[in-house]
Amino acid sequence: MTSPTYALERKLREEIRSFFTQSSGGPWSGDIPLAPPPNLDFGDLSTPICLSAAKVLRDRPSAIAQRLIDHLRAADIPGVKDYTVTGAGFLNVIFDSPGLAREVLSLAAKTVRTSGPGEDEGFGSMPARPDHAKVVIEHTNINPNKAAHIGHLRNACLGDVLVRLKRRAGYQVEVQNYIDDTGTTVADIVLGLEKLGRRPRPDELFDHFCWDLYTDINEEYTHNPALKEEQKAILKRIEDGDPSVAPMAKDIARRVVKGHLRTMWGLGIFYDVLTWESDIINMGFWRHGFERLKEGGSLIHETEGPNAGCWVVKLGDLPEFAGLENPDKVLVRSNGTATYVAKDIAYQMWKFGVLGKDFCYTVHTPRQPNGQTLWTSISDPAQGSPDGEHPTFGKANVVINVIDIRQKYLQDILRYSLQKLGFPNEAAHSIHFGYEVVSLSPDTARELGVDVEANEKTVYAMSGRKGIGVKADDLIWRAVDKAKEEVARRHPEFSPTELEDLATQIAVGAIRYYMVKYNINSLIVFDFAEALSMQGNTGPYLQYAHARANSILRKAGLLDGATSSSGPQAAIDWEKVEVPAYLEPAEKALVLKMAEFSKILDDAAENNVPSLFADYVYSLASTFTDFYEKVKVLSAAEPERAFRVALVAAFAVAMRGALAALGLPAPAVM
RNA sequence: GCGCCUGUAGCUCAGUGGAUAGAGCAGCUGCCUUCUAAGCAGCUGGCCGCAGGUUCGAUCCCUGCCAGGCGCGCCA
Repeated sequence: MTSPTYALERKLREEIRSFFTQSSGGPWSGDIPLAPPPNLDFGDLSTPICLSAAKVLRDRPSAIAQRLIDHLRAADIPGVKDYTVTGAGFLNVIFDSPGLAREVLSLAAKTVRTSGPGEDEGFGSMPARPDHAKVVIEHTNINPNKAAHIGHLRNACLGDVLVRLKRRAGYQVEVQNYIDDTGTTVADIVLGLEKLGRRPRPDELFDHFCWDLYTDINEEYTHNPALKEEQKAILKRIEDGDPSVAPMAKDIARRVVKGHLRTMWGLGIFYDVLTWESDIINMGFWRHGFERLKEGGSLIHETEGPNAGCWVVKLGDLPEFAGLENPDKVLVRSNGTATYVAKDIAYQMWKFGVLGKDFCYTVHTPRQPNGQTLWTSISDPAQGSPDGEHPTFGKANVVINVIDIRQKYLQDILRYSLQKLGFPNEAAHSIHFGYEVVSLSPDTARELGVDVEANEKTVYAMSGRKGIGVKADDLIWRAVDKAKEEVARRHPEFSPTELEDLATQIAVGAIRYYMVKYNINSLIVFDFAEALSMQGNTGPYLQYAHARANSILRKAGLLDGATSSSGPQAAIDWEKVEVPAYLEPAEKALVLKMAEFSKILDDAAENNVPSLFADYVYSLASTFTDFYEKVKVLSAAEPERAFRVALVAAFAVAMRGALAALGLPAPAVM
């Protein structure tokens, strides 16, 4: 990892630990907290370690701190200029800012020299991991019976940022999008088409058409209970492959998924493979898994009690399940059919490559907008890719399932069942990335026709059946419209194409950032005004900082075209830039902030915390904005001017990487 | 009933066993002949849900309580 401040902190901790080991006459364990002091006059980094050590060493904290300083000075840590003691005995570290500036510039140079993540170490791109660890990330997973809504958007945006972070952290990542095309959801649409005789308007998107149809047929169920019986009959006919409905159901699912892909591609979200529930069934994944699990001996065939005749996994001895009335989970019903969780276990085994069975595959989309091929599972080998060749899917070291928090219980059952049934390693590497759902604010609910005045709730749950929800496309369209107004005001000279293009980039930035900036434990109470905001802590603010930096570079003659942001920084001779002995506070702050880049990225990637990185990028942008306000670049005298131009260029490089890691477009002009 | 999550400024959210609890929005005051005002500066605004405990020190850790959300099928 290439974070100058991280390297410095590590060395500092090492030396502090060795000091206390010597002083206390024994190994010194325990964390050494390091954080910026409340007042930057004290120093750049501070630790209260001498306060907590006072009791053990039986000495005053300030006296300990003085001796610690002597030790640290002798160690001569690169990047450190000096130390101070303040307050009750806080030890503060003063950085060698010019030295760190030098390192930040050379990081920028490395970033510019390499073309992408995983090749060399620059801002936020680490070399491929030596163990070649493969991470499978499953996200999006929208039922193929209606258009994507803002809840799916949170899932896809979070999943996609995880993908980007993991890739930058050096992992090999495979993105899977699981599609549940079986069950009642698609049957509802078939029934809706047959019973309600509805057809899409010529200009209507098919997935949007299904959104309304799904609502309407669910409304019909409440008036006409007999229809529920017909739903079951349709489902049976689909499952039996009845030629009068089965192909139609398949076609519906295919067309709706096409709609979902259209929406996600527009946001810069791409996949490696689509996996279909129907293929899992057709390929006999569960039958296969069943045989493997029976070998383990922990799958029990009950002969008496409430679960008589079922195959169950017993989870009662695990603390997580201790309080349940019945901690035994049925995997095979007494009638011989597999439960949903059973299929899920088999599917998870496939992801790890321990099922002993694979799908057949064919190309779904030769070139997604990012140029990558999208594959899809199929169950008929005859329809596979002509040469039979396809990439290796699954066989992961780590599996991350991006699924909302309501599924926590089921994901726990999945993981612990794997553990119990003979796959403890796979269980340990199964991660449920569970995030809170998206609900609606009263204002937004009212706009969607909910009778808000009838009650006083502050949060309104979405409901696909009732048609209460915000379609992802509707949000995107509104964001683009709003961005267009603003762009048109600022750039009346733009052609319609340029206008559309820039507004779309800004809209995507606003929506994606809105979806990932929150901690995953917090419910997003969706509000149009907030989601469409482009001021303050928003995506466009981040993009704007980048655009302003590019503007300076353009005027410094380092950018060719008006909107290009590619390759110009190569013109800077990074290594030869003269770094002043004294840095302005705003310059120093920017240097320190950039120096942390890889440390935060690594932390966010390893611990799966997108919001941590989003937060950092916001602070990176606002630190630059502060620099922009306080320090003149182009009108500065040499050699300061050259240094500042280089610093701005380094920021532009870092910010482009940061935006890319979040999946936000990085326009050079706004 | 049991379990999980959440309670921080009017609103939406950061935050950490340590020094004066931070942003954004909203409100009020200013700043565009000066590298893009999608910006910046300032003001107003906090029993960090409540009560105990641990600690030299608690918004943070522990216990209890209150409030809200979610989950607990031989459904998917």
